[in-house]
Amino acid sequence: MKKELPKAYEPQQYEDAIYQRWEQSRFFNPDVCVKKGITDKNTPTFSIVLPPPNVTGTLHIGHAAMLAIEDVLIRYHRMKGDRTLWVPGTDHAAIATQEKVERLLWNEDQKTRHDLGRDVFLKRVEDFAQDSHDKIINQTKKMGSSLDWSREYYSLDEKRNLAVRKAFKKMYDAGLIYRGDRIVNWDPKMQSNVSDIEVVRTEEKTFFYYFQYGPFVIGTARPETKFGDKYVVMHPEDTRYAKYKHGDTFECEWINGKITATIIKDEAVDPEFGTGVMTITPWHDATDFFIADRHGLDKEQVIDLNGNLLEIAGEFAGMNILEARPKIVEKLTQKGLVVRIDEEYVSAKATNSRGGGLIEPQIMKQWWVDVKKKFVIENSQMEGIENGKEYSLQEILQHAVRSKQIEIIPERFEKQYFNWVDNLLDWCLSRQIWYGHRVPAWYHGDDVYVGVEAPEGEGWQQDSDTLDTWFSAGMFSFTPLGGVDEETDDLKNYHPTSVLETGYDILTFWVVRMIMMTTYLRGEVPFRTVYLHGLVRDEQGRKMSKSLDNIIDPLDVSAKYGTDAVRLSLLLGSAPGNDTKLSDEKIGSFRNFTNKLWNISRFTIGKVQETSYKIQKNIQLPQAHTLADQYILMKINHVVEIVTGLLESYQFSLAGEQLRDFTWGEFADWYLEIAKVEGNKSEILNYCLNNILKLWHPYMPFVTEAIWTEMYGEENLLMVERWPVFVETTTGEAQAIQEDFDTLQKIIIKIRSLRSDYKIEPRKKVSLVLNEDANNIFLLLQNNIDVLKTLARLETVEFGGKKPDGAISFVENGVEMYLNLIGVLDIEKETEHINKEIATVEPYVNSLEKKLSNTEFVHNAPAQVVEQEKKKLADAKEKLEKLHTQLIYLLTLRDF
RNA sequence: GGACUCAUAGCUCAGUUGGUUAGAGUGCCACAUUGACAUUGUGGAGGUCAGAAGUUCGACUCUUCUUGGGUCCACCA
Repeated sequence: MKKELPKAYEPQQYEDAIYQRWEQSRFFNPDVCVKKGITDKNTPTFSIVLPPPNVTGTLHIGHAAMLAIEDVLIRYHRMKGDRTLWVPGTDHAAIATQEKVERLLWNEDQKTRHDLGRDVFLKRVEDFAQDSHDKIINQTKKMGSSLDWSREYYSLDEKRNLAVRKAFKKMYDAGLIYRGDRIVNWDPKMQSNVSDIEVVRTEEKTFFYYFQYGPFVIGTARPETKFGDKYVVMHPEDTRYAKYKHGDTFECEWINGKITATIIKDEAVDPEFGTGVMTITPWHDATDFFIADRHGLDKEQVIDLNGNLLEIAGEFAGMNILEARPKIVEKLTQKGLVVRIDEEYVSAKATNSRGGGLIEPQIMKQWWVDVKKKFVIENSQMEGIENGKEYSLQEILQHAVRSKQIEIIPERFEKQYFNWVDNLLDWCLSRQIWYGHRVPAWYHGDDVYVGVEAPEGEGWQQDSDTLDTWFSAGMFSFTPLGGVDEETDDLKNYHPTSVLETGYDILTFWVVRMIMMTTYLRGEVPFRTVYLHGLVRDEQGRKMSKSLDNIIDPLDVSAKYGTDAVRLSLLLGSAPGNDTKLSDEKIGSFRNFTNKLWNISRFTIGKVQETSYKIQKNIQLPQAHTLADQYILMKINHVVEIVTGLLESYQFSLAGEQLRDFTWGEFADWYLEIAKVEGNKSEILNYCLNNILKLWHPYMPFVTEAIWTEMYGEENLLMVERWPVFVETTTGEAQAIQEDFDTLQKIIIKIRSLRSDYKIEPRKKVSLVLNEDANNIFLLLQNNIDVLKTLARLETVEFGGKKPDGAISFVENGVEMYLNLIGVLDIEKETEHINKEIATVEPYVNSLEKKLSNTEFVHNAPAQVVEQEKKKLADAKEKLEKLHTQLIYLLTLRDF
C-alpha cells in the first residue's frame, strides 16, 4: 500500500525529475516509440517543426505560449497513437543577433565590428549565440516541451548551410535569383541594406518647405536631397499645368546656381498634394526611382553610404544630411527661393526595426528573388500545378492557399496572406552584415560564379554579402529532415509537416517564404495547416518590453507557480489569433487549479485504498450502481468526445475550459461529495481519475505525470498512455440520466439557497415535505434519498404530505415542496422573495404567450421550435400558478 | 488611401450554420471551515450584449452606417 500524497502539490519537487524520466525514456523520438511497440509503425504521422527561437538572448513568455500550444498538440497526438515528431532548433537570426552583439561591443568596449575585423567579430557572435542557445534549451525543457532532441538543428550549421547553397544555386540557374541595381533601404548606421518588411515607419512632425523652382512652386520635407533635381514632375491631367508639355526644358536658379530642368508628366503625382508639382531624386526615393525608370531619366547619387553629402552638393559636400538641412534652407532663403514653410507637417520616418538606424534609400547592386518570372516546373506533387507547365513563384503561392492545400487558422488571416502575396515584390536577399549564410557567389574580374563550392583557380573571391535570415528559414519545414535534392526516411515520413504553429506577426516574414521555397524546391507544400496564435500582452494589454518593465519571465513564474499553471494561463482564456493578457493573478488562479487536481487525486486514491480494490491501469468502463454513477460515467464519456473534437479543431482554450468545468464542477463538487455518501465506488473512481489524468496530460504534463507515478509507479509513463476513446451510447439514455441528475441538483441547490437566505446554520438540519403530486419524481428522490439528505442537510424527507405550518414552499419540476423552517420563517421576507420570483416569471410567460399567439411565428418557425416554446410556456405557467398560491397562503398567514 | 479585427458582468473572456429567462473564470459581499483541498466549500449581488437603422415570425448572432480601441498593407514628394 502506498503512502498518502503530500497535502499540497509542490511543482519544484517533481518537475525536473519528471522531465529527466521523459528524456531517458527517449519516447520524444517517434522511432523509439515504434521500436518499443508503443506506436504502430503503420499509423499516420503527426509532425511539427518548432519555429526556432532566435539566439538573441532568452525566451520570453510569448515563446512559452508557443511551446505550450505545440506541446498540447504533440502530446495529444502521441497519446492518440500517431507517430508524432516535434523537431527543435534555434535560429541564428542574422541581423538581430549581429545587432545585439554590436550593441554589447559598443557598450562594453566602445568598439565597432570594424575595429575587430570580420573573423574576430564573428567568433564573438558565435560565442554569444552558443550561450543564448544553451539558455534557450534549458528554458524550453523547463516548460515541459516534449521535443525530439536527437533531431535538434541550428539554422547556421553545416547541413543547413549546404541546403542554402544548393537552393541558391538552383534558383540562380533557373533565373529566379538575379543580381541587379535597384533602390534599397540602406541603413547607414548598420551599413547594410534591409528589406521592406524590416523597415518600420513612424509618424513624426517635421517642416515641409515650399521652394520656388523656375515657374513652379515645389514642396519637400527633405531639402538636402534636392541638389541634383533637374526633373519637375506633374500629373498629365492637371489643367493648371496644361500649358507645359512633357519634355519641355527651362533654366532656373537653384541651390548652387543655374540649372536646366525638364518637365515630366507622370500619373504618380497626386494633384491634390502640395502644389501638384514636385522635383525628383531617383537615387534616394523609391517613388522617384520608379518615375525615373518609366521615363528613362538620369539618376544621380547625392548622399553617400555614411549619410554625408557628395561633391554634387558643392559647398555642402561632406556634411551630414541632418546638419546640412537648415544650412541649405538658409541659403535658399537668402536667394529668395523659399515661398513658405509648413511647420505642422507630419511625415513617415523610416527606420530599421533592428537597431533603429534612419533609412536612407540608395541604388545598389543586390541579390533578388524574381517572384514574377515564369519557370517550367518539373517536380510538382501539388494538385493543380502540372509538371511541364509554366508558373511564377507568386502564382504558386496564391494557388497553394486558394486551393486549400494549405489551411490557415483562423481563416481571416487568409485575407492578409493574399493581400501580401497578390502585391508581392521581388525579394531582396543580400545583406551587408557579417553574421549569416554567405551568398554562394564568387568574383574574378568581371566573372561571377554561383555554385555550391568555390570555383577552381586563383583570384576568386567570395561575395562578402550574407543572406537574409528568412532565406534559410524558408526551408525549415524540410531542412531539419533532409537536404535539398535528398530523400531521407524522415522526409518521406514527416514531410509535409502537419502544422506550422506560429505568431500571426510573422505570417508575411516567414510563412510566405516557407511556402515559396518549399513548393519550388520540393514541389510540395511545407505544411498542411498554419495555426496562428496571438501575442501575449501584460494585464493592461500593452506589449511586454524592457522599457516598460512589464516583462513576465517564463522561468520566474514557472518557479513561483509551477510550469503547469503557467501553461494553463497561456492556453485558457484566449482565442486563436487573438492577443491574450497575462497577469500574476491569472497564473496564480491556475496554480490553485493545479493544486485542486492534486487534491482530487489524493482524495480519490485515498478512497480507493480504503477498500480491498486494487488500483488498475487498464480499466474498462465499470458498472454503474446509482444515478450519480451513471451520470459521471456518461459525463466523462461526453467530455472525452467534446475535448477530442475541440483539440482536433485547434480550440485549445475551449477544450481546457470544458475539462476544468468537468473536473472541478462535476467531478469534485458533485461526484466526490456523493461518493462520500454512497461509498463503495473504487472501480468508478479509479476509472474517472485515470481518464481525467489522461485528458489533462497535454495541458498539465507534470502534475498529471506525478500523480500517475504515485498510482502506477516509476515504470509507467502517462506520456505514452492511450488517449481515452469515446464510447457510443444511445442519446435517449444519456438524456434521461442528465434530466434526472439535473432535477436532483436543482432541488439541492434550491434548498441550500433557501437555507442561506434564512441564515440557517449550516449544521442545523431541516425537514423537507413534498406534496401529494410528487409522483413524477418520487422514485428519483427515493432512490437518492441519502444524497439528497446529506448534500442539502435534511433531517427527514416526507412524501405526499401537507404543507406544515410555518414552512416555506418552492416548486421544482412541477412539484411543490415545503421546507419546514419552524421558528425562522419571516413572512415579510418570504413574501418579498415570492414577489421577486413572480416578477421574473410573469414577463417571461407574457413574452411566450405573445410569441405563440403570433400566427406568423407558428407558421414560419420550425415545428420543433414551436413545440419547445409551448413546453416552456406550460412549465412557466405552472410555476407561476404555484407561486401565486404560495403568495395567497402567505397573505392569509399574515392576516392572522 | 486599402483592408483586417475587437467592443458582452468591476476585470479576462465563452456564446460555431439566427430560436438560451445571455454563461464561465476571476474579483466583490455573506456564511462555513480540526473534513482530499494554506491554494477549500455553499450561497448572493452584478449585464438595456458600444450606438442607430435594416432583413426576419424572431437578432448577442446576418447587412449597412456611426462611435471608440488595436493591427497589417500602401512610392503621397
